[in-house]
Amino acid sequence: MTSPPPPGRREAIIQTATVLFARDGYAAVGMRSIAAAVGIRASSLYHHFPSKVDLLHAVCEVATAAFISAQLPELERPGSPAERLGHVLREHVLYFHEHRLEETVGRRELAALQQQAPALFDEIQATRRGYQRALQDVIEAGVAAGEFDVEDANLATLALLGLVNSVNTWFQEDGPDSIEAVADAFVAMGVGRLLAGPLAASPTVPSAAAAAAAGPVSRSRPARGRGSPA
Amino acid sequence: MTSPPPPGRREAIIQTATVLFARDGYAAVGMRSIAAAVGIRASSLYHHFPSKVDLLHAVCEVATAAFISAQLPELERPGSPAERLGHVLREHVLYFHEHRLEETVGRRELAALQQQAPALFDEIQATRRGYQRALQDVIEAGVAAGEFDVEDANLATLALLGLVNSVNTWFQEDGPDSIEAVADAFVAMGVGRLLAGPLAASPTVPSAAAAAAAGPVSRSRPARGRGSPA
DNA sequence: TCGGCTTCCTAACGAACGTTCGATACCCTG
DNA sequence: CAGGGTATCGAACGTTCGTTAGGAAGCCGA
Repeated sequence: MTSPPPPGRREAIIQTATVLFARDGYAAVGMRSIAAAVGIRASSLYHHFPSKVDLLHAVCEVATAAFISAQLPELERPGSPAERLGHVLREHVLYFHEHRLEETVGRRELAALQQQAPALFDEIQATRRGYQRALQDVIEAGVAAGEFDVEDANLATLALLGLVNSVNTWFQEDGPDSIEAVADAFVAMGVGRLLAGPLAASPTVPSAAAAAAAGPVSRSRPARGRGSPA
Repeated sequence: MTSPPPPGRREAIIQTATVLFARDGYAAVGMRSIAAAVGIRASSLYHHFPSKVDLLHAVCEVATAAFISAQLPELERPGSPAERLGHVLREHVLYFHEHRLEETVGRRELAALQQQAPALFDEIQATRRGYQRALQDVIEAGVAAGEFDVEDANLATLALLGLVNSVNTWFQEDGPDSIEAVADAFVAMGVGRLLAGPLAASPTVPSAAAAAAAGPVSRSRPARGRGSPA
């Protein structure tokens, strides 16, 4: 009765669960719903994951690992701190948009994982902190190089992450701007202005941010409105 | 058996539900848990709210109304656009911290409300958009007055909201800075730098942001680390 | 004192929950 | 062709879910 051996059943389950968790929330999605969307029965899920919370962990772990392994190499590129930071933050925005379902789960349901499986949560949290730490290192390098004027590198890192992470809460595909244009604009605001303060004139913030700022951002004043955070 | 007439039963239920929803999520909290925390039985809840989703709506509505009625008057104060914007954003950060449980629910569970009761969701969403619109008006006034150098006021508004809203995701009471210091720092970064670009020298960004920037922000480099977003 | 209103109760409804069990069909190795 | 492993199934477990029904206790105005 089981005609095909599973090509990537485990991965298919994770992918399906990601979509459902992102849409309805972890607690509101039943094992039977996930199984039905995959095309099997609920009991069969337990041959791939020992429990529901382990499935959530797998979803979060895969999402985190994919993000980190995509982003960290971008920080190793050559260039000034401002160029490297601008580049990685631009990729950050684009990645968060492309994988917005995974990141929605990773954000909204990490609390559930923390309560129900603290060990699994800590492991994921440590990975994310590594990324934050790497960003802060680049900022501090930029300060040392005179490119940035930052009082508190840790606060500046958190501000930048707040900036780029917020895009997913309001961006809509059919809005006035492409995600690339938004990414460019946010990098220009974050790196070109927030980090390089009024003290730094244009020459000290070179190509990356400058090019982004000159990019195709909302040429004609957009038709009002992109959605709302609060 | 019911000794006291309820002094503010309805309000007590909303408050209790807020705490539980914020901690465990709407879907993971049962009516029996809420009732037990209030000190009554689950069926008694239905004399105050017709259903669970109406209770969620009440939580979100009260939280939204309180936030808006606290913040909008702050925008009516006298002063330059930069002063008014800096002040309201500072209060925004402080309010979000003080009422972080309500805002957690308002943020995390608004999606659940949207799916299960679109009409109630729209009503709340409209209120929040009014706040965003009011912020954008002040930014545009600042551009007209030459205080701000902003390409796209809508994008700048969203960037500022992303900035201030993100504080709640990592701030911890026992961290290196007080919430007031963080609010000052974020206002300085957001208004003093992000909006007032490299073109604007110090004189065009007057007292509010400047005073905030000079505020007591992390005098001795903080002992590394405040938590992690992603 | 009476009747109604409000508030809470106990009890129960059917449905859905996460999970376990034992059996069955397929596949690969010997 | 035998045998073990893998993946799935149907059925059922005890529990919890949101919600409803009907009744009892207190209050208040008539």
